[in-house]
Amino acid sequence: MQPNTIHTARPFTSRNLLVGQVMAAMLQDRPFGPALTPSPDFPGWTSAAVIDVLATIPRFFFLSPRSIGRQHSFRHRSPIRRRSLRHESADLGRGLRLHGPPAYRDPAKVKLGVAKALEFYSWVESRCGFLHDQLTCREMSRLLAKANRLPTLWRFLRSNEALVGTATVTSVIKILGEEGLTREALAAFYRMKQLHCKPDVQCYNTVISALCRVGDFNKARFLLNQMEMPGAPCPPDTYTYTILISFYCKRSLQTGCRKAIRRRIWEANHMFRRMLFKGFVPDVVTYNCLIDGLCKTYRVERAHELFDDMLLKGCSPNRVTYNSFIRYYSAVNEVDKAIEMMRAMLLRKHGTPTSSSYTPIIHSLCETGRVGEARDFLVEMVDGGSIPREFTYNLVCGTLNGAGHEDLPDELHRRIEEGIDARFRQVMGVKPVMGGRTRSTQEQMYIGCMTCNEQVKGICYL
DNA sequence: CTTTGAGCTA
Repeated sequence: MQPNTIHTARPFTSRNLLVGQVMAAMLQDRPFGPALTPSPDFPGWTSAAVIDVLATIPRFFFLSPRSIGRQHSFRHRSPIRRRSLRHESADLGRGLRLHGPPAYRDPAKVKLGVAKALEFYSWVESRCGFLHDQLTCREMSRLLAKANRLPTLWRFLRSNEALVGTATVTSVIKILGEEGLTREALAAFYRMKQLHCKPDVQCYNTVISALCRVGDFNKARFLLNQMEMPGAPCPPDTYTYTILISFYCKRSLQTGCRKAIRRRIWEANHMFRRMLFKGFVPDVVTYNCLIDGLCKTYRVERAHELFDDMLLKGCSPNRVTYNSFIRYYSAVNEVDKAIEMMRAMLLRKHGTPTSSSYTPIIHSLCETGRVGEARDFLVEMVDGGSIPREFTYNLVCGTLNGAGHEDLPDELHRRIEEGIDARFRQVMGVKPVMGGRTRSTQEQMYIGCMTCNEQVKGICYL
C-alpha cells in the first residue's frame, strides 16, 4: 500500500461504536452511576477501549468549534492569486508556532469534560469491574494535563502512585510543555521524586524540549551540561542533541533579525559539532533538522555539505531530507533544481515523493506560467496515490482555465474531489453516514454521535 | 515515554 494513501473511512469496529456511545452518554449528560450499566452480553472493558474513550474526550470538550470547523470551498470558486516571485519574498519558515494551546477554549466545557472523564474513570472500575493499569492511568493523567488542571492532576497522580511510572510523568511533562506551561513542566520534573520516580533520558529530553520551545536555551543547556558530566546518572543520547539543534533552527526562523538568525544557526551548527565531539552519531532526523533550518535561512551550500556528509557516513537521506531542498528550490524560483532533487530521490531509492514533494513544485510551476508541466505533475502525483491539497487543486484548475489549456480528465477530477472529501471526513473524525463535509460545526458532530444508537441498532452495549 | 516535515488566507 502507498504510504500516503488516504483511507476512505475509519474501520467500522465495535470499539469505535463503544467510544461513540460513551461520548453520547457524556454529551447527553447521563450520569455514570448505578443507573448506567452495560448490557449482559457486553464483553467487558479493555485497556485499549478505555484509552480510546479518554483520548477522545479532549477532542470534544477542550476544543471549541472555531478551531475544528472550517469553510469548505469547491472547485473553481476561489480566485487565483499569484505570489510575488522575488527572492526575498520567498518566506520558507512561515507559520511556525512553537508553543501555546489552541486559541479558543470554553472553560465551562473543559470543566465538564474533566468531570465526565473522572466520573467515567471510576465508573469503569466500580460498575464494570475493570482494573486500571499503567496505561489507562497515563491516559487519564494526560487528559488532566491537557485540561491544564494542575491541582487535580497532582491529586490524581498521588492517589494512583502505584500505577505511575517515569513514562507517565514524562508524557505529562510533554503535554505541559506543548500547552506552554513551562514552569509547571519543570516543576513536574523536579517533583518526580515525590512519586518515587527517577528521571531517565527520555524524561530529560522532554523537559529540555519544553524549555527550548519557549526559548529558554540557558536552562536547557544547563540540563545538558548536567547530563554530560562524567559519571552522570543519566547521560544524553542522540535525541537530546537533535532536540536542541531543531529548536535553535526554529527559533532562528521565528525572529526577523538577520543577526539573531545568524547566531541561532551558529548555535545549531555548534551543537552538531559538540555532539560529534562527544562521540555521538547523528541520525537522519538530526541531519534533517539542521538541513531544514539551513534551507529555510537560505544557506543551501552548507545544507548540501551536510547532505554529502550523510552519504559519506552511510546515513541514508529520506523523503523529509529531500523535501527540505525541494521546498527551498521551489521558493527561490529554481524549480528545475527542485524537480532534479525529486528525481534523484527516486533514482537513488531514498524514497518516493509525496504530496509534500509535489506541492511546492506545482505551485512554483503555476507561478512561472509553466501550466502544462504543473498539470503533468498533478497527474503524476494522483497516479502515485497522493491527493493534492484543495488549494493546489484549485490553483492548477484555475491556471489551466485562465491559460486556455485543456482541462484535466473528468476521471481525475472525480478522484481528487473524492480524496479531498475523504480526508476532510477523516479530519472531522465523523462516520460517513452523517456527511461531514457540509455540516462543519461541533454541534453537528454531536448530533452524529447521539444518533448512533439508531444507526447501529442491535450492536449497542450500553 | 523523548527528535524532523506538512505549502494557502485576510
